[in-house]
Amino acid sequence: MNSIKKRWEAVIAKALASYAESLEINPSVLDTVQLVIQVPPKPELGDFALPLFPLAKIFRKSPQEIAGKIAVLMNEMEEIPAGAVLAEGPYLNMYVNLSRDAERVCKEIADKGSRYGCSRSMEGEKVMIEFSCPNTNKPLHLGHLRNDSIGMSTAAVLEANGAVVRKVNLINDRGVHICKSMLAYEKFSDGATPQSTGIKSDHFVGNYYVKFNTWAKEHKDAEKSAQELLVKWEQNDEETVKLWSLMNKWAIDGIFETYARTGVIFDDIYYESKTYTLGKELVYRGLESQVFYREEDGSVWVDMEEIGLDKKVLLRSDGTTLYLTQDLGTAVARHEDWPFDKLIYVVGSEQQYHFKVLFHVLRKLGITWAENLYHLSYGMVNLPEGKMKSREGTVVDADDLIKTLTELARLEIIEKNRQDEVEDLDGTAAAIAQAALNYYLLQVSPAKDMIFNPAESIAFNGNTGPYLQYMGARISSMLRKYDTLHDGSQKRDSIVFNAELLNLQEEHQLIKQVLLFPDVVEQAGKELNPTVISAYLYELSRLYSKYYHDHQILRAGSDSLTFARVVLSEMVLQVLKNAFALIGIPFLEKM
RNA sequence: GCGUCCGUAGCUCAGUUGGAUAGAGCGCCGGACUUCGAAUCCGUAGGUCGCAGGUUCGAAUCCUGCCGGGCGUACCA
Repeated sequence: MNSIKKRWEAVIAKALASYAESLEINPSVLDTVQLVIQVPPKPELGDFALPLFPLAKIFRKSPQEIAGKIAVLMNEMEEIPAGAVLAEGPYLNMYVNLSRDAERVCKEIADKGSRYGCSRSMEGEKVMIEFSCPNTNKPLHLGHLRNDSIGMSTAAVLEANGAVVRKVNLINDRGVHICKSMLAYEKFSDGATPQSTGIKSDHFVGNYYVKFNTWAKEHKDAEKSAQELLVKWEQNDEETVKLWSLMNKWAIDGIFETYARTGVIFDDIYYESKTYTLGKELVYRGLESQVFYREEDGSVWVDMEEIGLDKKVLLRSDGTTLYLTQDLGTAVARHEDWPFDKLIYVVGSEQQYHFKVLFHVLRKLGITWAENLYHLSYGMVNLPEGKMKSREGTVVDADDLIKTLTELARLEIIEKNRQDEVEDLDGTAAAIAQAALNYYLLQVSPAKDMIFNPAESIAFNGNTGPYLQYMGARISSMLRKYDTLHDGSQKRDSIVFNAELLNLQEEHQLIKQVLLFPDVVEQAGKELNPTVISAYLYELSRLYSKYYHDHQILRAGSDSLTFARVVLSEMVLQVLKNAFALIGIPFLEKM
């Protein structure tokens, strides 16, 4: 699409220059204005448009008059691409004939398949992306699901733009909060295990974290006991470490079961328990070089006055580390393991301050690549009923939600009486649930808080993941039918795809949309924003839906027209698949 | 208080980086299946883009100030 735009730009520039000359104006003044070719608000107004307001001053003519003159000039030019130019008010509107581009992109799609849409805009760039980062004291919740969706999708988008991407997780497996569930287990478990109780292991651990909090309400020294346990842990106390290992394994195993359900995978996993000591060393190093200072009680601090912030603790008076300390160590460990050009942290907006401090402290330590760290911040997920509050038990558990969505999908398949057709009922239901979840979460710009409405997400009509899957399934079904009716593979050799036949307005728009896909992938990468893909995908589906509804494809009237429409449908299907892969929507042949 | 993000239709969200009459979905009301999957499609109604200034030929978009909200501002993570 871009290349078409560029060809038009060149012609426009030439026409403007010759117009300037005819008015005895030096064409170089045209360089001073930025002309942006845009897409008109309505398809009837053409494919591209150029507003001429900025030129009014230069030419001392009204935009309307300029439009008229330029249109005439352009239409007379030999190098004009297939199409026509019309002056409409102060706008220059271009109507493009896309049939040659359609034939070109058809070959390209056949050639590249699942790689169609990929760009080279980030070729070779090494990007590490951190996301998810669960605590090992409780199971994943809805907030993690948004985090995972953004992380997985952003990684896929970067890869599609040629970057070498390494997805990493950081397991938050140490700290005072972990000690709390350990303490409660020691007190209340009576030796119970996930196996003995039949409870999913991360939920099992989470239950003790809840127990600690209720218990702590009536026991003032509870917090202190947890802190003491942390000191024991950092001193490598054998019993403490043993319990810690046991409970962590339970938590992590359970959490990874959930990842398997949502399709979340990592290239590498870091553990804070392994990197925190490096963090400690870094702090000592900073102490020596006097970028940090020690208080009388032994705690270590950094003063951030130079960036307009307050003072911050890096090591507690009892010598134990904090979240920030660990993150210092993790960052350095990562850069040693895999020297990245860029490290993206997908972490909630509530931690903006944390990252400001983290990046600043790393710079203070003289780490040059600190400039290449980026906090991809996203907003909170709320429910239609209001905020999620762990104290009130209104946090949406990830496993529960997935289970609910899957069950709703299963019932819907049965309701539609399609269980025989889909063959794998449970697998299909799970795939639909995943589509519902990822698409809903990736519709809202990351920066914004959002409201997650489970019922709405799984709805089968409207702007939802399942709707998109349905589009893919219908096209697939139709193409299967074409193949059985016409013995498609044989037909393919004897009929030539003639895009000239596709002259319906809907076909024109569909071709345009297909041509646009690589630009969209590039934009999503540049902005680190997967929602760009979602919006594009819905528009493509909507266009095709209407087309499919209003026009016969398999019985288009002639073999060659049918074939042309089938080829267009195949192109749309391939783009659907490719876009699905970028935002975590499983493709289904049948549903 | 300070920092930061946000405020668009009844609800949930887009808005191509400053351009044409601000768009979708849901919900409401009304239409379309002897036709490739109706899990669909089409139409009607619904807006002071939080408010007030400013910059500009032109502002939902940029600037300033208010109002309203979220999140930070821990020897929590």
